[in-house]
Amino acid sequence: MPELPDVEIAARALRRWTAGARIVGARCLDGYVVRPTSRPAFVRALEGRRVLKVDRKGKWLRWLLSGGGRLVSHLGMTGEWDRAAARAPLGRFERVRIDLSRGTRRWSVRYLDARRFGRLIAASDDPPEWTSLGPDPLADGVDVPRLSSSLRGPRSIKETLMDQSVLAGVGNILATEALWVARIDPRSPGRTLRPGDVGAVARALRRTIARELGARSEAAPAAEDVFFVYGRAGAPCPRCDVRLEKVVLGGRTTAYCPGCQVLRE
DNA sequence: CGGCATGTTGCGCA
DNA sequence: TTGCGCAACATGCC
Repeated sequence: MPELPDVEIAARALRRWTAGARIVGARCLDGYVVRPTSRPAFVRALEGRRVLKVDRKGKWLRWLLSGGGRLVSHLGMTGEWDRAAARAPLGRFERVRIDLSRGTRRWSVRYLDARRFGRLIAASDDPPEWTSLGPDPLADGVDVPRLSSSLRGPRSIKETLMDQSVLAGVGNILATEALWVARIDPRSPGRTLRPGDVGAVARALRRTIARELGARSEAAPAAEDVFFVYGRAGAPCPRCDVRLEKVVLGGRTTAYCPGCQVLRE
């Protein structure tokens, strides 16, 4: 599920589900996904606090709690938040449950995660996972001069875009799609990009994020139909009909079109 | 059964 | 010392 657009959708839902609420109980069903790993300590850091706001940077979510507390969450590959009735039966893959109240209303918000690559960090300060993130392309925009300075090395443009300290939230799908939109071969070393290329990448990222966000916010979660090239190696390029190829970059499968994505060298 | 998966970290080696 | 590639993490699904 989770790249920037998915996490943005999760943030919007969490805002609705937690606005003005107090955490009246918390339950950790799996110490593996939480920090501190001691379940009682994790629960104690949350209970009794009010949820002041939920924000997002890249693929990370942050609940700001009264008293300076924080719950910082990453969805990994398969994490998700949902809302449930108070005392709902345990969900499949449920790892953490947070019981909320506002006035006489009671309900729960649950963290579910099959694969358990996600993390929930309860802390009194922003953890390094949060502070080390670069700017968020949706919230902060893409700063072309800053991005250019991150592209001075031999590392491929695609690996650079996926570096969370360069741009927070760009994952394998976004990087793959945006480079196709920008007509740039993902293998191109960053330092070979022309001045205009970086601007094209910035615009392509914005368009791709907006497009995926639009596809998800409507109730139809047919997210896969939205991709131009991700997961489509072997199929014809939707722009020029040349057969899409795949290559592994930074350990991740990357689809691209050898016909219309220019390789800079 | 084998292969692949939207993410991150950490280790071994050059 | 730095940087890179790759395995590992744990599980579901096709």
